[in-house]
Amino acid sequence: MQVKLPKTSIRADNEAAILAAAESVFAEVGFKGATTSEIARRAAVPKANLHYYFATKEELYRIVLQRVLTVWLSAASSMDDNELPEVALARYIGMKMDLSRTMPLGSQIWASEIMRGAPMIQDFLEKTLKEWVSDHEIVVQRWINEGKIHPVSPKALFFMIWATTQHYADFATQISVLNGGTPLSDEEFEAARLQVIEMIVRSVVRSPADASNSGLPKS
Amino acid sequence: MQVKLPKTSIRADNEAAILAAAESVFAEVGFKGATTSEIARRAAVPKANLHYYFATKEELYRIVLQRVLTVWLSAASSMDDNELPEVALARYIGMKMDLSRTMPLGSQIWASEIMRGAPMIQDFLEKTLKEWVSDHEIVVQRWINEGKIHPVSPKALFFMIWATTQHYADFATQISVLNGGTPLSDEEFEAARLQVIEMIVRSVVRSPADASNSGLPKS
DNA sequence: TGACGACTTGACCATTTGGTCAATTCTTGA
DNA sequence: TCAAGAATTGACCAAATGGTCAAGTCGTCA
Repeated sequence: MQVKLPKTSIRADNEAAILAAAESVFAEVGFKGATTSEIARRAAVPKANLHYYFATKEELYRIVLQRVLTVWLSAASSMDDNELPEVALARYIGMKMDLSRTMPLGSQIWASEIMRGAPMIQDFLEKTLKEWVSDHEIVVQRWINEGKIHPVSPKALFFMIWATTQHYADFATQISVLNGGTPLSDEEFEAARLQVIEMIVRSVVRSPADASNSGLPKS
Repeated sequence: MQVKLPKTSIRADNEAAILAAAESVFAEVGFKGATTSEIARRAAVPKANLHYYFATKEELYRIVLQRVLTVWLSAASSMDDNELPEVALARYIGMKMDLSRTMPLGSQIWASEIMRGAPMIQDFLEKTLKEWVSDHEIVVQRWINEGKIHPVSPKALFFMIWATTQHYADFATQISVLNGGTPLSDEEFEAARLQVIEMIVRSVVRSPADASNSGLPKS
């Protein structure tokens, strides 16, 4: 239950190495496809040692999943009310893009968990996520009522944001290929980030005066 | 090589049943996670019979993948030039939404193939997909030059379209939960389809006159 | 320094895996 | 009708799998 406190640094180090290895393997081949020996190999420990720290593959998976949810949730908390929609949306989308950049494996694990029917996070979906959605639907609805954004289905907007931002994590391989065989550089990613923000904001914000930065007045 | 001609209807029937079962299993647990016995079970044939029709799991996977690519490509061909961007985009996005509705498993298989590094479709990505992208980047660029749409990165636009439309296939479980526990009805999906088209079109199209259908003049 | 718990690991095990095979039962066309 | 090919399938196999265990080594604290 309690998994904090420095512990011996040996334990901490090994657990960290194993969890990192597990994250990458689960991200690549999903829960069923992952093997404890491959995880052990990548963590550079004997398989028996892995089972010393994590009794079963399922426990390991559960912990990896837990961490993903934790980080994601803390970032997703933003998108506050009483800000201009373009500001709140830009911040939220930007954060999600950052997550895709810094924690792509988490996004991938989430995706495969959903694709296999989310057997392990049913609770999370039905409580935390559902709650987040209803809370923020209200915010979006208020923006609509105040005439600040076009009347759109809040859920459809959330889906577009999630899908587009997570695409940069989940489909990194495909993006690499289309980028000439190399992953996006920091500059390229930053450009994509701005582009995504700009497009999504424009997709909902009501704007005679364009939402773009370089506001040259229309002809 | 040739996989047409009626063959005996026995062969055709069995192959179809096995391929359908394979599609659903691969979609759920990916290539590595799939087992031939589970596929055989869902196809209601003994495992030995499955191997009579498809020698190896890899061959079966390859064929399933092939069919996904074929269907997807034929639908993706649209988005012609010399149409208004809002028309061409709307048709393309609409088609992709329809694909997500009618062939969600294909989308999911594609996603897991990409996530594990696309070892089996490297060729397809580097030839066919890359070509499609460069061809259509030109179209988008022309729209930009003609002042019909905002200056956006064509690739970022494609990614947003792919991500958002495929989200309705890949994350159907999550969408179900947020929809109250039941999958989207035909009406709900149709509404989502229109919503997605509307948002994405608005995200790029330059429009003093709003792109929405119900053209009530702005106040 | 020594004892005790934390850590390590090779060998092992039952089960599952992808795949084979030979014996058998259909189907079908001449 | 009957022979030849097509289809079926239970039994089987070697390899890989998740997991165990006992015999050790190491770290640390009194």
